[in-house]
Amino acid sequence: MTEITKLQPACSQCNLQELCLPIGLSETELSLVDSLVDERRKIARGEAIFRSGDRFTAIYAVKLGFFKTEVLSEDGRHQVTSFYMPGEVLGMDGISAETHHCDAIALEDSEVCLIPFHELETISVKVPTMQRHLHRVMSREIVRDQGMMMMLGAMRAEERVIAFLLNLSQRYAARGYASTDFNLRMTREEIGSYLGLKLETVSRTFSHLQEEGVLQVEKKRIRLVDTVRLKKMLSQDRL
Amino acid sequence: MTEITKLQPACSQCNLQELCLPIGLSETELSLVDSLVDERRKIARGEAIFRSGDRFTAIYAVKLGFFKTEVLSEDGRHQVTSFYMPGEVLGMDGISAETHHCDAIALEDSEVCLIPFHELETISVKVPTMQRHLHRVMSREIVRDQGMMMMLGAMRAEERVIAFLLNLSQRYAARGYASTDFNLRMTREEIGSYLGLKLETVSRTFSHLQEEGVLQVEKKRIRLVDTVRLKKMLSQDRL
DNA sequence: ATGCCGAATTGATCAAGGTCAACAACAAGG
DNA sequence: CCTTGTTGTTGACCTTGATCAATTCGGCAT
Repeated sequence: MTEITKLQPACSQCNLQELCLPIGLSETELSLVDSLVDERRKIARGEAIFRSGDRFTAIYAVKLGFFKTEVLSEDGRHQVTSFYMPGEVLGMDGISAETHHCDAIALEDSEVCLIPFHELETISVKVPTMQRHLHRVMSREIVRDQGMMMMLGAMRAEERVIAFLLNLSQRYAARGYASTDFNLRMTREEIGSYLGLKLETVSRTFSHLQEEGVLQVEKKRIRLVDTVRLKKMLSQDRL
Repeated sequence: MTEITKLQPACSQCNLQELCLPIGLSETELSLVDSLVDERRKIARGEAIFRSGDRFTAIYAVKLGFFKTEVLSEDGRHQVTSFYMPGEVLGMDGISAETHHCDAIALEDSEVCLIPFHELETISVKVPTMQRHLHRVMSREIVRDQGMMMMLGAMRAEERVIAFLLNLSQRYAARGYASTDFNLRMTREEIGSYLGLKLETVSRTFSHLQEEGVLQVEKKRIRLVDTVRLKKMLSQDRL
């Protein structure tokens, strides 16, 4: 199911460029990057880019589609740790031990650009802008995880759901997609796992927010009706 | 309160070397590192190395003492996101936006080595081993955070407390300290914040584990009596 | 069509952990 | 010495979200 495509017009042509790459690369630097990212891979819905324990060789930029990452502990427990949309980079968990620590699974038919990591490190040496960019991307992941810990540790169910939706919305906005009207790519169960809640709680919270008139839910279709009030509900709630 | 010490015998002499630095550096490489890390800073208990919003200039290796990092959201909520002991590196949250996103506070009188980040990036270009090491350290932080999310999202109170204690124990062991008999540097409230629990719950759980006979608690003094059973309680609990 | 399966919704009940409160131990400072 | 503040322990009670269960809806294969 995993088809490999070479000879794509690479990064220099890609409309996600400003998300994946540092701004202000020279022509020569861009062509270096083009030679680095020479492979694109299609991942069918439900398939994994990599699984926990797989040898780490590359990081992946989402070109198209949607992914979740999931960690599993010794005793069958598992938890969704992130969702990734186009322009986002995943797989950096593998660097530390040359082995991935989570599964990365496509939530719909997707495409990723494969960035061989050791080559990336090599290029980083020649192109300092690239190195700094890499560090920023990794650091951003750390900051995001901290926010996530904050959410899991300090927020109640309703707040978590709101924070989740607002975060999605903001990321869609950043990509130029509709930010108040979108389709969820994941199930209630996956949302619940991500938020540390049960799927029933997620469902109930959606219903409740709809009754409140701040949200419209119809299956996977979400419409944020009153983002201002949603934001208020986030910050006021647990005063 | 924050006293600065120059002219210390630097990394090449430090007994934490193998925790902070990549193994197998040549003499010349080591001397490069020595020139990089030229400042040590004493931080008194309760003082911050940096605070949220501070401009990011360096990362810090704990030389001695104990730290917590804490994120605070717009609405006065705050949460402990990590504890750091000697040989561990903190501050990498600041890289992404050149600004720190959390407070780093000493839990006891401590000392850190200051590693100017841009200089570190410069040296990384010349010493690939150093670059790879940096990437690993950052990635390790990402993996650790994922584990934390797992804990916050999927474990019950007792499991979280056990996981916390076993993790401390294992880190002490790695440093050659007593791993089954140690003093907690943080309050019950800080533990609770870290684990997404209230301090009363932490206290009750300690008491309960003591009744079970797997643990001895006397104020801050912890003695792990039966680590084997503790590990079992972790994995079996929520079967 | 029909039947089946996965996803979602909703209700009833229950338990884990939060909240509130009283109190003990201990350190710091007058 | 007593006072005051911080930290920790324990109890009684309550709330949030989990659990269990019934039902619906839509897609897909036969």
